[in-house]
Amino acid sequence: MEKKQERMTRQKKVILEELNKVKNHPTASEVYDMVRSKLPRISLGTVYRNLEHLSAKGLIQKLDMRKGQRRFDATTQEHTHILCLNCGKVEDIALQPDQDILTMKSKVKDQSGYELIGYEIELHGICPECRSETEKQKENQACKKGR
Amino acid sequence: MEKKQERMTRQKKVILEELNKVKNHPTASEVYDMVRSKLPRISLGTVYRNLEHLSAKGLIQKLDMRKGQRRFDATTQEHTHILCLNCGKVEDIALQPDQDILTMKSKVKDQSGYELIGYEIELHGICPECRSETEKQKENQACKKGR
DNA sequence: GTATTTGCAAATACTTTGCAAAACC
DNA sequence: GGTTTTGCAAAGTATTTGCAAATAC
Repeated sequence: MEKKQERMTRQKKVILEELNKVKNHPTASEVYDMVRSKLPRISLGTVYRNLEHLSAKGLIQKLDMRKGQRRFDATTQEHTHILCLNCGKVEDIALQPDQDILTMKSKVKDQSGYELIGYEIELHGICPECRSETEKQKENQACKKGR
Repeated sequence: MEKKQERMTRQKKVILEELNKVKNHPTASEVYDMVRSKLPRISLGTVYRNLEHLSAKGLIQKLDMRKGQRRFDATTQEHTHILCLNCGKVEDIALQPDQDILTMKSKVKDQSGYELIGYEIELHGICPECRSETEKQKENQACKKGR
């Protein structure tokens, strides 16, 4: 009655297998599509539930730990934030770009009083494939000029 | 007819002002609440639209550049990703934690062919306030024991 | 056998959008 | 005055949840 015991169902197993096959980071509905070839009757809700369970057990990783909504900020310089996994609060963290991650982590711990659990670094850019596309578009626009 | 010209409306101005007043990173609906004290008839849709416009012009920052859905990943080790701002694709990036940000950026550029635009570092943890709460909860749970 | 998990569908949360009226320059 | 922007409401996505039937152990 105390602790409920997790069961390894067929659904959970297949989700994990499929996720292990791919090298990218599918969304829940992409996982749904992948899994349906094996289990045609699985529901999207089950996929969501199991992704949640698996990541709670540490068997998979959930990118974007952020809870809920997108956040906005009047300062456009700062790109380093600390997120409280309990209350969802987001605060700024000062970081010198010539500082390494380990140094940063220990500094933050000392200064902010946060208990640090992990981090996520997300680089933003344009992938090679899109770059060539974008260049094509620019050429097109240059031709049409002013729409 | 060619390029539409942005207008600085009262709504836009107030949103920017309110956002400048606070030190944290409010969500769209928190901004909505803040702004409504000044402009009681503003709509949430307008807030969304203007936050979008302001961030397109670089006047504010939109945290969480990720488009669309949450993503999942079978590898639980890797926490450094590169996101294509055009197609939304997310890939892994190798990073040694003893490497600084600048080094990382230039390495990535060379190796991946991405055009790098920016980055976002998100540290995950439990804030001081929540830590004390959590400790209280743990004590409570210890007393009640087994729910 | 019994507690957990499923599929389904409905509910919720967040964000975007169509449109006529209002505001901006 | 003509175009952009607004408020409103409805629609669109993404995710979560209630429940009876099915499944795992």
